[in-house]
Amino acid sequence: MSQIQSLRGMTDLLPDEVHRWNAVENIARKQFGLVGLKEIRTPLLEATELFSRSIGEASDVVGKEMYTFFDRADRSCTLRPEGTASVVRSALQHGLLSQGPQRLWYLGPMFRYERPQAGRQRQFHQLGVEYLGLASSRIDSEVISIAWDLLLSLGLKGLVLEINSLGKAEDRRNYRTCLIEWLQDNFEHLDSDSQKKININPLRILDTKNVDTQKMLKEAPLLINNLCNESLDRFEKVQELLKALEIPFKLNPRLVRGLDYYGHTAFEILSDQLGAQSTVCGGGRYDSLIEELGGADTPAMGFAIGLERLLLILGNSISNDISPDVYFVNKGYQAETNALVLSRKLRAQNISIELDSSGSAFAKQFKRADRSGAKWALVLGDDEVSRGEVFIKRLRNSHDDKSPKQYKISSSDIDQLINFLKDKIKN
RNA sequence: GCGGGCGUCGCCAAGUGGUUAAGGCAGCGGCUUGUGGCGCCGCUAUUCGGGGGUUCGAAUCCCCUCGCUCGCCCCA
Repeated sequence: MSQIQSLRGMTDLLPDEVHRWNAVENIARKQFGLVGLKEIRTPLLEATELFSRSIGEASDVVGKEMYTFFDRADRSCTLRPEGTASVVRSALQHGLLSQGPQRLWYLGPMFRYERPQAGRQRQFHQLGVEYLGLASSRIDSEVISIAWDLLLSLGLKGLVLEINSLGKAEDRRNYRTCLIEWLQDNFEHLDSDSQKKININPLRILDTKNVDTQKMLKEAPLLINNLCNESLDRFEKVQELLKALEIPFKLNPRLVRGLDYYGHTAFEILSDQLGAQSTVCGGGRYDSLIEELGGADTPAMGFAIGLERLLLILGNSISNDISPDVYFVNKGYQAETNALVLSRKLRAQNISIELDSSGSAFAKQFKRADRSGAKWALVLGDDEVSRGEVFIKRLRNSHDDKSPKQYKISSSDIDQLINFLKDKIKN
């Protein structure tokens, strides 16, 4: 087939689904408005170094999944694989943090070069929240509650919130040494993938999907037993607050987030309806990232929701009604001109109109009017023009509706027509 | 990067070596020179993702290739 197609993993959002996306975005905007978050938009393309420094060279995202290329000036550029690094970069670049803590949200496409599968595309969309400059454990629970409440307000059910604490950098270093030791003692029982990861990224072995490895890992030392008292206290406090908020959660001592910048609270929200890619939302605290990117030592916490996965769970349970208020049936030389002019006047009054421009038989136009979902049809033909009228017909009547089915209004009295339609559309 | 499944009209599909490639939905036209949601009639793939091969003959068999899909790795 020589027909040009979209690139692998880059999907079109066709008109029939875009309205579902809009519905989600509208609800998210409203929810975030309630919390007083401010939206930020950053470029899709960034200097490669931003991601290699923030996400971590050893991570798969940087190691093998980035869309990286050289521009005409030989600068290494990368299509953003996630949003946090860009938001932090932007905040630092524009001195946002010197104006106090920032509570931000963003929405947009991200890019990762992977084999597409259910709930995973190469261009995908994330909705994220970042709290910059706020250290309290109350922030951890607030951020988690924002994610949780957004998903609830979208009507999602069967979600599970899992949390863990990754502690301080020092806790992780101690644990790493102790884990590597244990893994090496049990080397021959590990699957080959896990064997390879021992020295590169041993913590990641913890959330392997290999069943046998999972079983034996039950004996492995746990990160939580290697946390210092301060880290432990902090984690306890977060749990207390989640209980106060009545948000159910599950402790998952093997939850390790994939990006290097996370510490202390880490969380994921999972759905049982997603197949292999069950994480809808992931986030956590990243107190060292801002400093690593050249800012002052500043605490931060955030999360990202995968919109494709979200829409997958939502199915058709959400949508915006995209039907026009009125479908304009019109036929005949003068009538077609008048209909065009009249449509424009009505649209200026915020009445949405789909104007039929096919010139086909009235029967056909009514068929289309019916399918458009409009509740009212405006009809203009030679007869109406000669009588100086506009014919209005109600479509899709319910059985118990006894109000008249059709009306005639003088075409010279635009105001009457406008008021009539506005009144009808409201109901 | 590695495995499994699949690829026939815009969509859903029948067809597994033999004359003109079912059917449904959608679209267009008509029955009804001007009134929808139902019904009926007609039209819409020289071609089966692409390329090569086997054969008198291929959508059907073989090879290569491209794409989709599910899973692994990893993540949202």
